[in-house]
Amino acid sequence: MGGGALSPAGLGREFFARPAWLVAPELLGCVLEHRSDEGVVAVRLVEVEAYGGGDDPASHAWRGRTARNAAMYGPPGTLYVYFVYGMHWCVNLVCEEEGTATAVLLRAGEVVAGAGPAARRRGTGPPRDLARGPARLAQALGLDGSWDGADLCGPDGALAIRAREGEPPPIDIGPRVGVVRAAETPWRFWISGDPAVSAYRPGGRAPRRDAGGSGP
DNA sequence: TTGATGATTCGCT
DNA sequence: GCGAATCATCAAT
Repeated sequence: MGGGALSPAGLGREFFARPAWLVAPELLGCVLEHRSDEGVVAVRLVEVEAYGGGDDPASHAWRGRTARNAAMYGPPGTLYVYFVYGMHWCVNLVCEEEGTATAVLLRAGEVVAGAGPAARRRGTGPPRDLARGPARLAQALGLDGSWDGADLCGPDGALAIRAREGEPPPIDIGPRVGVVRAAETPWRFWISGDPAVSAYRPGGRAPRRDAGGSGP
């Protein structure tokens, strides 16, 4: 990509028009930026997870299209924002062609600009925890349900994502956090050793019990 | 209409 | 380390 431009190129729709498990690792190191009246907040992505469509038991699209996951079926570059646990918002970026319903969950990032506005929204806490976790990341950026279905590649300039600069970061791969079904599918990607990566937590209330040998 | 669950976070012991 | 907070969504009745 020939680009000597002062500002890094934004990721186009073609970038997202590929399988989520392929897009996810390439999102690491990219910067998501939100401009609002509160100011500009930018987050460098350090942890993401890929989710498939109807054939991924862990995906919201597993049981087909509903009112909630409708945005997941939109064109690549669409935002899918959902409400969970009665109090938290999580942000996804839709991948592949329209109707496929695959997406990448933004799990954690490092606030590289606008730490002031971000901290004001988040409340007290260590700076490195500002966007450490999917709900924290959404809150730090000021994203909620009103952004569900928004177009990241569209004319609205309030939200934009910039390509990674420099060489690819070292990446680790592992199972997704907090999912019960397809718990072993290694579709979680993070930057090796980055302090802003969230802690791994196995699927909620179905810990597999192995015969013998639990604990030290 | 009712009941259970969830791609989480925070606070307390 | 463990449980509460808190409510939209979905499947079953």
